Amino acid sequence: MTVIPIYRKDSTHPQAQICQACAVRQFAFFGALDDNGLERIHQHIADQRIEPGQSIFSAQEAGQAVFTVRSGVVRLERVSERGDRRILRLAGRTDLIGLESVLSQRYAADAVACTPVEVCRIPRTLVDELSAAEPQVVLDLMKRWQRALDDAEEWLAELTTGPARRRMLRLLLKLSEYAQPGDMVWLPMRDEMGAMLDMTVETASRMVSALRREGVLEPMGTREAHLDMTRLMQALRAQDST
Amino acid sequence: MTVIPIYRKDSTHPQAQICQACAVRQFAFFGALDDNGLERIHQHIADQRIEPGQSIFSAQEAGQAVFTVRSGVVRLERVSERGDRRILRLAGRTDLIGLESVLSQRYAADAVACTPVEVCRIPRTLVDELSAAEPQVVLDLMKRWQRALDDAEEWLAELTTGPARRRMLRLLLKLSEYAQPGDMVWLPMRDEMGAMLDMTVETASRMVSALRREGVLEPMGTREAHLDMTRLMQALRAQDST
DNA sequence: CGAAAACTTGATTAGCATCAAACCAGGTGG
DNA sequence: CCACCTGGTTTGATGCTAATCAAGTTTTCG
Repeated sequence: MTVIPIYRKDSTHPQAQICQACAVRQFAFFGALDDNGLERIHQHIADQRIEPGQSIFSAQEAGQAVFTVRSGVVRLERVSERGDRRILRLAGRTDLIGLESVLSQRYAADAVACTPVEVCRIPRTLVDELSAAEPQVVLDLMKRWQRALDDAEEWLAELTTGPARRRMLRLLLKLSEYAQPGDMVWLPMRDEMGAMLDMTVETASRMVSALRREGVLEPMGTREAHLDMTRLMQALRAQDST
Repeated sequence: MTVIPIYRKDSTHPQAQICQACAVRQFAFFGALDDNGLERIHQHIADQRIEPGQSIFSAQEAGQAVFTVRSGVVRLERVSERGDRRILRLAGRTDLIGLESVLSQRYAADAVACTPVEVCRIPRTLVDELSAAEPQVVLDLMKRWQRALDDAEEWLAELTTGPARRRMLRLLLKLSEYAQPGDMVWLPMRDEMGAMLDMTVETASRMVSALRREGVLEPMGTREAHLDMTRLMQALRAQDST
C-alpha cells in the first residue's frame, strides 16, 4: 500500500487520483516514473472505456497516442491484400499498444476491443518529453517493442500451424493468460476464432463443441468459459505426440 | 561521393576503410553517425562471411551483439512446441537482426544464412555507449524494432492464409524485395518454402513447377530464378478475385 | 563414378471448406 | 407477456485441397 502525500489528497484534477491509484501502474508504462514525474503528466492522460466491438485506433490513421490497457482484451488485426480480416495478436492488462505513434508513424493495424476495455490514452508529445527527461522511459519502450515482436512471432509459430484442433487448444492456452479473477476466460465469437486461427466459423464451432463434450471447456454465460487446465494440457500433449 | 579526409587515408586499422566505404552505411545502423563517430567505433566491429546453412546466432543464446546484414538473405526461425521448424521472416541488405541483445535478452529466434551472407557484428556494449552519446541511435533502434514488427505482422497476414498457390505467389513477391542486381531472386529449397508457408515439400514443389510452366518463374542455375513480375502480379490478381 | 540429397510426379486419403438447414438467446414491438 | 426477428451458433452432407505414401529423376559433391 502506497501512502498518498497529504498535499495531493485533494488535488483538483480528477486524473491525479486515478493515475496514483492505478492498479497497473507498477507494470505499465509509467512504472519508471516517481510520484513527481507522475504529478507532471497526469493532466495529459485520459482514461477511456471502450465497449466490445469498438475501435481504439485504426490502421493507416496518423498515430497521435499510445494506449495502456488497464483491463479487458484488445485484438490487433489487419485486412490482408485479399480483403479478409486477420487477427495478429492480442493485448491485455499492462500491455502498451500503438507504439508506432511514438515514431510519428501511422498505426500499422486496427485495435478493437474484444471485451469491455479500459485504456489510458498517452499523447505522443508527452512520450517525447518524458523520453528526453527520463532515460528509463526509452528503455521501457524498447522492451515493449521487443515484447510485441516476441508475441507476434510466438503467434506465428504456435497458432498458424498444425491441425485445427491443435490450433484451438493453443488458443485456449493463450486466452488463459488473459484470465479474469475467478478462472473465467474470455471466449471469442466463432468468427473471431476463425480470424485468429485461419479457419471457418463452422470448423471453430465444431472444435469448441468437441472440447466442451470432452470437458476441457465449460461455457459460463455468454462470451465466457471455465477451462480445465489439466485436461487442456493433456489434450495438447496427446495432440502433439501423434 | 564523400571526400575521405587525408588523415584517415592510411589508417592502420583495416576495418577503418571497410566501414568508411561500406555500401550499406547510409541505410544501416551507423547512418546516424558522422565520420568522427565512425572513427571511434570501427575497431570494435567485425565483418563476417557466412555460408548458406550456417547459423549467425541461435535462440536462447545470451545475446552479445546485433548484426547488420550487408548482403545475402537471412532467415529467422523458431522451433515450435510441437517440434517443427517455422520460418518467421527474412532479413536482407541493410536489415539489423538480433535487436533483443541490446536489452541483454536471449535471442528469440535462430538466424540462419540462406545465401552467402556478409554481416557486421556490433557488440551490445558498443550500442550502449553510442546510445548514451548519440540520441539519434536510440531513435534508429526504435524504428528498426517497429520495422521488424511490421514485417512479422505482414508475414502473418499475407503468407499464412489462403490456398497454397496464393501463398507461393506472395512468397515470390516478397523474395523479389531481396533481388540481386540483374533481376535474379534467391529461390529457396522446397523444404524452406514449406517452413515459410506451412506446406509440405511436395506441395511446394508442385506449386513451383506449375508456376514455371506458366512462365511466372524461370530457374537460372541452382538456387536462383528470374521472375516475370507482370505475370506474377497477374496471377495474384486472378487468385485473389476468385 | 557412385552415393546422398534435393526435386518431381503420381495415387490415395484425411481434413477442412463449403453449402445448407436448423437451433437458440436476447431484444423489440405489438 | 408473448410472438417474432436477428445475429450468433450448431450440426449434417458433400466436395476440394493439400497431406501422405510411394516411386522415380536430377543434381551435387566427395
